Amino acid sequence: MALLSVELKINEKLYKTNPQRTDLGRKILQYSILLIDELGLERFNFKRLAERIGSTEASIYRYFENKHLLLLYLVNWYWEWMRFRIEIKLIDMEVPAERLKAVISCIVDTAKRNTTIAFIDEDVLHRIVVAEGTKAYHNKLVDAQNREGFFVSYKALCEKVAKVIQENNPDFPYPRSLASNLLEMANNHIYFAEHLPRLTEVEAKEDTLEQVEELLCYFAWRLVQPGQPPSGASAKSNGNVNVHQNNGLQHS
Amino acid sequence: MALLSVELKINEKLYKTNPQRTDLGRKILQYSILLIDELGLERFNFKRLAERIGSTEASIYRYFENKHLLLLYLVNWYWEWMRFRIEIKLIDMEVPAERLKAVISCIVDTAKRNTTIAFIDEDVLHRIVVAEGTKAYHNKLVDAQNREGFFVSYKALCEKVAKVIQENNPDFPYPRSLASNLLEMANNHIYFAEHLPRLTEVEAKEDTLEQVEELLCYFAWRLVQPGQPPSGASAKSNGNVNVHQNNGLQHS
DNA sequence: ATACTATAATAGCTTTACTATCACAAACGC
DNA sequence: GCGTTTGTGATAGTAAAGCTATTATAGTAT
Repeated sequence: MALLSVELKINEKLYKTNPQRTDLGRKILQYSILLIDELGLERFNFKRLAERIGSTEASIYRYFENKHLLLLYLVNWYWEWMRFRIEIKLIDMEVPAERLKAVISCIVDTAKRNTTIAFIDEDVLHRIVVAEGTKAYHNKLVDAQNREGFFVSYKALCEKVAKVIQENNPDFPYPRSLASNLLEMANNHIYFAEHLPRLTEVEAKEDTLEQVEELLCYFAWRLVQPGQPPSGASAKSNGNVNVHQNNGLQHS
Repeated sequence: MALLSVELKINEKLYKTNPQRTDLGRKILQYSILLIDELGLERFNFKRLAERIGSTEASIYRYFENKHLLLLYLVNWYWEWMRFRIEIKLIDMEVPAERLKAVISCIVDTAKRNTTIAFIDEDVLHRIVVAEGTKAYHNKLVDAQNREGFFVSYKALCEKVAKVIQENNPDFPYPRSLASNLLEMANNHIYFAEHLPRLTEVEAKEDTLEQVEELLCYFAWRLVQPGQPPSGASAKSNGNVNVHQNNGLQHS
């Protein structure tokens, strides 16, 4: 795929000036990705970004109100990009199982550098999404931001995945839940493998992404498979466990 | 269960002075929970907390180095508490399926107020863990903090859950991944149901927690069930999708 | 030639995060 | 009892982060 000039549509309320349209704007996107990856979101700020770019704090504030909206912009870009890649990959695929497999492959390897949107380093952006992505919606402003439409891309992406899940089994009761879970799991297990390896079987090696892909496939197939209604699922819960017993855990 | 005086063991490096041992310390725990819930982690700070308690910023800094370590302390307390509740509930339960069901029930309803550790409001703490929990390990210091043992409680919890999973199917290839996923899913879907409902089938009603419990049970049973090796899972991926096609998505 | 746009340069203000110092009272060691 | 440690409050101050305002200027569009 040769140098492709894509401008993904991002919610206009996320920025004050469209950063994809000017030199400085594109530099902001490009270098904010590198700097957030380097410093982490908390130490990252517009002053440092300005220094790195060779511009000024005030100039950057003309594009984004604050660093959280900039993060949200980047994450939205990522979601839109993944959705775009999924749509393209699914064209002319008809076997539901293959389509689901293809979706999972996109979810995981949107990481792998495979296009050239000049100013976005997708590998690094992926690392940011893995490490900081959840902060995009874990804050007190979610509801207000949701009303502004800042999460439509994520919801659309989730819905797309959910639909492919339903193609595989129209009776599956949790298509959206599984969809969002696959999206979250992908990020979590990449992060765990690297930083908290005891939380996952995925190992941090060259083939981490392939392992995650296998993990997601395994989960998805097992869950989506028609048959076995959740009969065993109603094992009677024992509400009368004796909670007064001392089992040796520390307490004083 | 009558007024039970439990002191959960929390990693000593998380605090400068043990907050469970003094009046001010317990007030810090009690009111930080309320304030973080009220303001969110970003707006929360030690100055406001001091005002609320009727103490001073400097005094609070004598207990915790900064608000992130305080959060980590609270989250650790939650993890320890959940593990304690699981251990107790599992005593005298022997049927693997019932044990797994019991574990899931603990994962979800550690929320429900059911004990009286005087100064910890578990309902509110649960909301914090749901809303801010992932921030405990999503930062540039994870690796250093992990070396200090700040996540042993979470890893132990995960391992406990993984063991119960393995009791149900010793051949299940992803016990830890499923365990951490169940823990994360519980929080995510409670959060989604309330703030981003299109990402889940769980609805925000009085019985949200029961719905989440059902969801987790459904996932767990389906996955843990012996049999069907992931045969269909290897549906050959189509690496040669024609990515040049224009499918109508916006680009310029 | 004029008006508009994007940016740089500079300054300043408020809040957050954190440290330091001193003083005082209760509890504790002997 | 006296001295010491421990917990707290009071006050002050510094550095960084977060954000706004003002002015000047170069390039572009009309």
